[in-house]
This record gives sequence, structure tokens and C-alpha cells, in this order.
Amino acid sequence: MTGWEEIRDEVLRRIRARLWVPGATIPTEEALAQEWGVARATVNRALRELAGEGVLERRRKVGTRVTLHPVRKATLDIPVTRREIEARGQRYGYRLLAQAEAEPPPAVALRLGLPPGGRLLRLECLHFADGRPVLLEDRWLNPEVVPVLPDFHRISANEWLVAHVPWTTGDIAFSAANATAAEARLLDLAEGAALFIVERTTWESDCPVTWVRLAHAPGYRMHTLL
Amino acid sequence: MTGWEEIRDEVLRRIRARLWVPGATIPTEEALAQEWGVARATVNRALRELAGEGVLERRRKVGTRVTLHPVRKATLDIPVTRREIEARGQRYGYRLLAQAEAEPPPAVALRLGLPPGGRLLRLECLHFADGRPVLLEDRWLNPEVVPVLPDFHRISANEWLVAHVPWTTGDIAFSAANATAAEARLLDLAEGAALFIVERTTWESDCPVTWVRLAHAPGYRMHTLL
DNA sequence: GAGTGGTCTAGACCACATA
DNA sequence: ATGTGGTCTAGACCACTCC
Repeated sequence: MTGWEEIRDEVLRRIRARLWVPGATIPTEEALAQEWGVARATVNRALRELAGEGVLERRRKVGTRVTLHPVRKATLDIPVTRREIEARGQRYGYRLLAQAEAEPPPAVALRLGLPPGGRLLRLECLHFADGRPVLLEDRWLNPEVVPVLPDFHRISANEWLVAHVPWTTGDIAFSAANATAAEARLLDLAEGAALFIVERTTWESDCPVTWVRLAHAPGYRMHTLL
Repeated sequence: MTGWEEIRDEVLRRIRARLWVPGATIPTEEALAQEWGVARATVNRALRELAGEGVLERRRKVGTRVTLHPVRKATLDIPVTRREIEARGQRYGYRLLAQAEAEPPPAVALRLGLPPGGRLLRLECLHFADGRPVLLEDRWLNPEVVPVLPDFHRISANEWLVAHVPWTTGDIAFSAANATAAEARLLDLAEGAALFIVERTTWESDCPVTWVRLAHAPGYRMHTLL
């Protein structure tokens, strides 16, 4: 019992063995440090890790408890589409369908926190895997963060943004939707096919950057370990 | 510049200000500790945090770099269905549709790593929000981990498992699917409606526990901050 | 061999929540 | 007022990896 990882594993073992049951408080850092003959900081590191994973709940003065109603946290890796497709061993393709300045629908302006009536750059693109269309992208871009327009026929907006405006914040939502007639035509599907929808809003320190809706063709799965 | 959070924020600021550009190595922990007048451990804590978020890449002897091809990590909170519905201010309801011992389909046995021909406990349940069906659950449960059967009419399998077999590992996948005729009837939808599908496989230290498929009615959104 | 991050220690003080 | 976790320090040694 020398490193914080061993300590973390031992704590997990005791929880799984029900020596420490959900809702019960476990010994203090000080007590555990003495029991295992390590510094308190080492115990702290292990317990902090487990608290971050949702296994433990820690409160000053109260102590450390095994979480009673665990909320499982799944961490998703969200790569750039091209890398995601290439990681599956498929050939990536990309086509810009439309690029125009336009007034965004109210819902999009609202998400970005922009006043109605402004104009944004709209991009519509199709992504291919081994030549088959698999992803339809509908993007609205704030022209203020794109002073010099790249050629979006050659590089996808997402890749350009990742390289030029990295380390943004934002939010992301997942849902399902039936393909409209237009979507079905572009993705070569039957109308009404179930699409996996990803919506992302992106900011760079209080400045709205982009809103995008990604419609994945059937067969797409987002997978992760718990 | 006294705490590790301030240091983390300053590092982020320099990256966003492009003082440190993606791909470039930043100064060593030692140098930053001297610059800011703190202990190296404090700088380490801040940089370790950012490396965990994917902002930095750290390698011994090489140094710390700003990530060139960032993979965004989204952390999803996956609560128990009842709590998720109640958190939206809706009334939760639950009905057990079927409970029987049966041989699972090969795909399910495969996921759980069980030999074909074994028998599992199958549960089919419907979850309601304000009286409307919103979620259809199809679950296969390893009877070995459920020696004493609770009354699944009263408590959902998920809640029972969370309370009695917490801190499992597993994996989870998200996709979209069109409602079959049977699913549409149970969820009170038109056939073919786009369902948001969550599939989970759960283990408790090498012992398969359960496989479950959750079919969410249209309107369901899974949301998180980036 | 040498430079970098990874970790541990022993001690200290602080922040916070409860009593 | 007190007990708990949260953090910081100064120093040390180790692990990895490039040269």
C-alpha cells in the first residue's frame, strides 16, 4: 500500500466487498494514512480521484461517504469527424453543399445569444465514409471570429475551427429525429429513417462562435466505457 | 497567482491569447513555479488538471505541449430514470410488462460474455412521465447476482441494482432507431418514430450483471456542457 | 547521462460546516 | 469552537525517454 493508485483500488475493493456500504462514512484521511503508513496527501489524492468519479462524496467537517445515489458519469471522446471515420479504417470524403450569408432561424440566434436580425455564415456539408454519405452538417458561423474566410470546399469548418479557434467552451446535446425528405435524399435514405442528432453550441470566452447540427445516418453508434 | 486554480486559468488564458500555440511546448513546471512564486507541486496540480481535460499533453523528458488535435471530452451524467424524470418536475410512473426466465438472444449473451444456452431473467418495463409512456426498457439480468428476487412490480430493476450492486463497470452506447410496431404501440407513437437508444452492459469485477436497452420516445435530449 | 514530469513526505495553514 | 477536507510548501526520489 504505497501509491495513491493502490490506495484507490483498495478503497474500491472495500466498497465492492461491502465493508463500506453506500451512505456510510469512511474513516478520515488521517486515520487511513496511519493505517496504511502513508502521508495524508497520498490518501487525499486517492479519495479526491474517487470523489471526482462520483464514487465518494466529501464534505468538510462531515467526512467522506460512499455515494448513496450514484450518478454514473460517462466520458465521451468527441473527435473531429474525419478522424472518427478514418479511425474506423474507412476513407473519408467531404463535400460543401452550400455556403451563404443569411439570417439564422430564431432558435439558432437564441442559442448563440445573438440579437435577432443579425447575419451569420451558413454552411451545409456532407461527410462520406468509403464514398457513402453518413453525416449531414448544418452549421451557422459567427463571421466576427472568421475575419478571413478559408476555402470551405477544401477544409471542413470543424477542422478549420479546431486549428484556429481551439479551446472553446460550449454545450452539446444528443437526440434522435426522423429524416426529412431533403435529409433522406442527401443521405441516400428512406424518408423517416432514424437519425442520430448531435447539436453543439460553441463559445470563445463569451463570444459566440458557431452552432452546428450533425445528423448521423443509421448505423452510427456513440460508444464509451463507464 | 497563489492557488492551482488561478494557475490553471492563467495557462488557459495564455493558450487562448495564442501566447502558447497548439503544438508548442510550454515552460517546465520548475520554470513556471519560479515565475509565479509557488511550489512545483502547485503548478503540477494545475497542469495535470488541464492534461486530464485534453488541453495539454505531457511526457517525461519531452515537456508539456498544447494539444495539437484536441479531442473534446464531454462528461455525461447518467442518473436513474426516475430521478431524471422527477428532476424535470414531472411525475414518475413505472410498470412491469413482463418478467420471465428465458434464453437470451445470441447478441445479448455475446455482450455479456456468457456461453450460449444459458438462461437469464428478462424484464420488460415501461416508464412514464406525467402519465405518458416515455421509455421502454428491455433488460436481461444474470440470476446469479440476484439470489433473492425482489418484487420488480414495485421497484425498477435499475434502482434495485444501484442500491444492491453499486460500483459496477460496464460500457454504454447511444444510437437512433425507428420504432417497431410493438414499440410504437407501447410508447403510444406512430410506427417508425425515431427513438433514442441507450444500450448498457454492466459487470461487477468480471461477473456479468445485466444488459439493458432503453428506448426513449421522441423529445428526449441528452445534454451536457463541454 | 541528463532532463522532464510523477509522486511521495511531513508539516502547516486555511475554508467550511456543524455543534 | 471544533473537526474535517482542501491546499500549499520545500524537498526528495523515482520513472521515463531522449541523446
